[in-house]
Amino acid sequence: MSVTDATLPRERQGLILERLHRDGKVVATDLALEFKVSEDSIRRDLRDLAAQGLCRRVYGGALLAQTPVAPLGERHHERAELKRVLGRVAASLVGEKQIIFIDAGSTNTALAKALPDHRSLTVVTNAPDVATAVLGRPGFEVILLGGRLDPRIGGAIGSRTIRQAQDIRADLCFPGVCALDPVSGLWTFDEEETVLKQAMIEASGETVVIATPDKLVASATHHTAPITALTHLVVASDTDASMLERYRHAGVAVHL
Amino acid sequence: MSVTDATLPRERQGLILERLHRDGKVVATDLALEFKVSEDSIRRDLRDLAAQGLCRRVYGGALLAQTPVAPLGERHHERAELKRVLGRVAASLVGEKQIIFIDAGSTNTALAKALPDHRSLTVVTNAPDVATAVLGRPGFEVILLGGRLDPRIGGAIGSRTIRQAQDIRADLCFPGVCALDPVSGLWTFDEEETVLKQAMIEASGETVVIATPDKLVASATHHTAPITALTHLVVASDTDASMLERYRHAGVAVHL
DNA sequence: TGCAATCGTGCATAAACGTGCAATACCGGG
DNA sequence: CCCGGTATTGCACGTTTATGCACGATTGCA
Repeated sequence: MSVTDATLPRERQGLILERLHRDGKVVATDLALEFKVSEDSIRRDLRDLAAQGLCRRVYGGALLAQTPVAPLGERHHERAELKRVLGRVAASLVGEKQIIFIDAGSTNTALAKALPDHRSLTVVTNAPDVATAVLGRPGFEVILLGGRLDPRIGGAIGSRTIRQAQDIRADLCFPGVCALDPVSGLWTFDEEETVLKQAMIEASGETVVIATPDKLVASATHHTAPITALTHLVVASDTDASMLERYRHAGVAVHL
Repeated sequence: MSVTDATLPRERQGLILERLHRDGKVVATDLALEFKVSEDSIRRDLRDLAAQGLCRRVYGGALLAQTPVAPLGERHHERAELKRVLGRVAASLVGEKQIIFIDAGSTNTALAKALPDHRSLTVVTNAPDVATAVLGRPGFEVILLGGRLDPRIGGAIGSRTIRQAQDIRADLCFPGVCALDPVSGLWTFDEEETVLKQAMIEASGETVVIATPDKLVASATHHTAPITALTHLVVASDTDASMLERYRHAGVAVHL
């Protein structure tokens, strides 16, 4: 489109600050590569920013001027940490320029946060939290599925949502799931929710389920999809080996 | 097609502003090429716009006037505090069992947080942030408008969103606004955004605009609604009295 | 200590900038 | 119709800013 997609000097400094606040640190070499300028220019940028008190200059790059994040609560931290790890593993299954369905749920929100930038991904979701997690980050296009929001699941459900979902064709989908079984497949608690997940799965090439340990032993009321619909499963590394073998035997790629 | 497709100077400045709000930056060289004028003229335009506080002049072009990150806690906090107060005032205009449209925007997010519980309100919004602010609280039903999310606005826009909005009839609507004028009414920067706000206003009985001080002196490119469409205006208490009188004269109820 | 990466400084070059000036177009009054 | 004022524009000039490279000093790590 534009003749020059060159980055303005001051704009670059702003982007550096943005990266700094997101990652907590920046590396001079990486920045030089990313913005396609010499390391000297980056050094000058960092020096200016440090002079304004906006960052702390260190050998090799810069750090946040303030302490990045206070340590979170301990108990809640552990479950969140697990979801974060599972999310990161699941995120690695996503390729460049793919269209991905992300269902509502705290685990899927963690996945959304873990998705890499600059991959030209299109994220389709019925959950405001997921949308917020990726909105505004570079290389993301976000499509929101509307409808009535169910406070229990934190996402839109209902016929209107399903109709919108049917307009989409995706490469990958990440349905939230209430229970999982190596023989019968995916189970959910709610009728409307079930139909939406089914539409989601049908519209996608591959299906990935991220299962926290509790999902592997739970049971639910509505059958959502057979185990054959599942292509990838992401679970904690301390999961029972025989259980995993049963999933592999059903043709599911298991990731730890 | 007129024979002269020459762009008027002031018109050009408006178009530059539009591009600026669309892309977050403008490059002087590109603009000169696009409008077929010398870079000197572009520089003069940018200088004028910057003098009006509508953009931030930088070497090579211009950036959005908005502060990229909070330079100091005080200023940003003060603005947040102001929005919180304005939000609370606006929230008092909402009655029991009403259906209300809430547009995207940080001020409207503050409004959503300030809405009272247990009032059987139905909130219709195109913004994930607004949805999250009220989701799960007692006495709220939330309807999400889907569509492609615009990262600059923080909400869904486009024809799909508009179609969903047209299915709704609301008591009250809170359109976000880029600029406000006691004679001409509401102004916005983006075409698609304009159409959505128009649909929103038409579908609602009353229209409330929450205007932070900067909106009252700013100017924008797209006319969104006449002043007669406005029923309530919420502004800071230190706003110029003669300005408020002009709004009251136009039949707008002003709240401080 | 030795080595490689990183840093700061000085310098040359190119791009962008501001200013002054002249040319042109538009507008209202005589 | 003419004429002076104003606004806008492009050009020339000297100035400022940003950049990359070269060189030597410094830092971190083994």
